Amino acid sequence: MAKLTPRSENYSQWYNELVVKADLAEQSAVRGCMVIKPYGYAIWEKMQRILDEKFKETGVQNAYFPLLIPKNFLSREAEHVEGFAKECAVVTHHRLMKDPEGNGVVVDPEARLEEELIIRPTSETIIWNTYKNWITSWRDLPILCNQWCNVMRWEMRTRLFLRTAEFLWQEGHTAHATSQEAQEEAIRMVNVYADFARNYMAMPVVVGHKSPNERFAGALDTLTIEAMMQDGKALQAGTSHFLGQNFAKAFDVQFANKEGALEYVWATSWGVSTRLMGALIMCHSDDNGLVLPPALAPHQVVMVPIFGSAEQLEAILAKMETLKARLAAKGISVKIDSRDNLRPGFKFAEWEMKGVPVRVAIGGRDLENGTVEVARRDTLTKESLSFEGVENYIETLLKDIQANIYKKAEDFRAANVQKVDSWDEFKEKIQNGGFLLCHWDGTKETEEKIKAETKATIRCIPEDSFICEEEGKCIYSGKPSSRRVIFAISY
RNA sequence: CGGGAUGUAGCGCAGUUGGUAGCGCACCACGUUCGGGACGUGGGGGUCGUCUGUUCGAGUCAGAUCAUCCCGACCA
Repeated sequence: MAKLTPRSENYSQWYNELVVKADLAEQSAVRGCMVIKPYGYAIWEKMQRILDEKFKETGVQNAYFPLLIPKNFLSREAEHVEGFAKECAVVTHHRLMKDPEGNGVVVDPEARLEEELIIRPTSETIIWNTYKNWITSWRDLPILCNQWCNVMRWEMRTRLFLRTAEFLWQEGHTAHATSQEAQEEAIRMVNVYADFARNYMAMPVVVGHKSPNERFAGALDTLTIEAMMQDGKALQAGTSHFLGQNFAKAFDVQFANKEGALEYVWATSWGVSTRLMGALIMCHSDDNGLVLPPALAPHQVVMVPIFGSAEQLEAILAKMETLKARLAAKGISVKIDSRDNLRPGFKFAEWEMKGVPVRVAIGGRDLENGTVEVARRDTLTKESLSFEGVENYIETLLKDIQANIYKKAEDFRAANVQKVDSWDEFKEKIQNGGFLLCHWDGTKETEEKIKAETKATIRCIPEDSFICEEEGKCIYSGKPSSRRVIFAISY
């Protein structure tokens, strides 16, 4: 891999190369779609498992809704259709036939659908059409469903994990009797995401509200977790929307309240996608490849034997199996790389590329001395330790690494957040990346003009960090403002 | 859809004024190696994106077409 620092001009190229070389994913033959390889999928599965558990702790249940959505469903909610219409894949026929002219198969013109079906770009519409049948009384509420699925958005330009035409995600859709309850749900879930990002992905995020311009199509409020990548750009890593009664009205979902009066249901939706994989890569990787947080690494420890003869290998593998069992007892996952056609140096480099947090090497010297070599991926340092009891050391080391890469990312972010109060300064500094905390007059017009001139958008109005409530003047219009918001150039 | 580039072995590339296709990596076999991306010897693999034309002859020239990538517009 070309030696490229994360902040170099070729960051994009570096990223693509890393995704492929770390064996996470590759471009598929289908336009804009990606193949997630087993190693990449193992990380995604781990993310899924952890998130799923957290959802269930809040009372959410999993369900599944159809891939195809009748076209008219999408047009029920005006803003929603506006937001997604331009990027939908449409199913128009249900049959193929042999080409009469002999060129393989063609679409059978007789099999045209009366109403076209849309491949879901998101499932609000089909789900609310279904919820209509589930809800009649206040006793039916709340409904808290989540689905793990794929969705498709016909993006003009795609990037592995960050923006692909098809992506995997979870989408939660909840129905509530009151506005307040729905808003609390949206807040609860964005905090689940923030907790996951911080404590598992080791990625610092800011929780905040989206400005009206950046809101989800059809939402009254969108909460977001925003992360900073190593090139200083912002990445929206997850969102949670308060949908008000928009979808209930569009799909006529009413319930009888305790007084017997009919009311429209209040809704939320929330989701995170395989984009989290992109965030994970861009947040921690270095010139030697991926750096995985121990909490998400498919193998937390990889063991590499260094051997000359088959007998020596056997002796080393026996020791490794012993250590593996001791680590497994602590819930630590271990991979023993016993391939005999590759040299140790090659394996070291390969596992570093794949981001395995801890590497253990045992060779002839170690057999004699009763030692092992332990190397950590985040700092690329290694040391020789006594074999006996090393499992305790490794257990602690994994926790250290988890904490250390979080701190590293947090320090990086801290170094790239600043308050800016003049427009000239803003224009200059925004090009270097990072978050700029600025006053904004709260209008759509100002936000759009800033975007047009600098490509920067309001990433969020921060709610749990970088809160800065103070009087000031809008950076662009000079009008009064009571708090700062975060501007950045984003993915 | 605008602007730029590229299609030759699994991957990365070379191929001169047109003469019948090569290099590195990877792969297979054997041997020597093995504490930071090993080396030797031998071997397998290509209708040069597609179509049409020019020519005795096209990877090379011309036209068309398809595809991919990068920079924008769109977006999680």
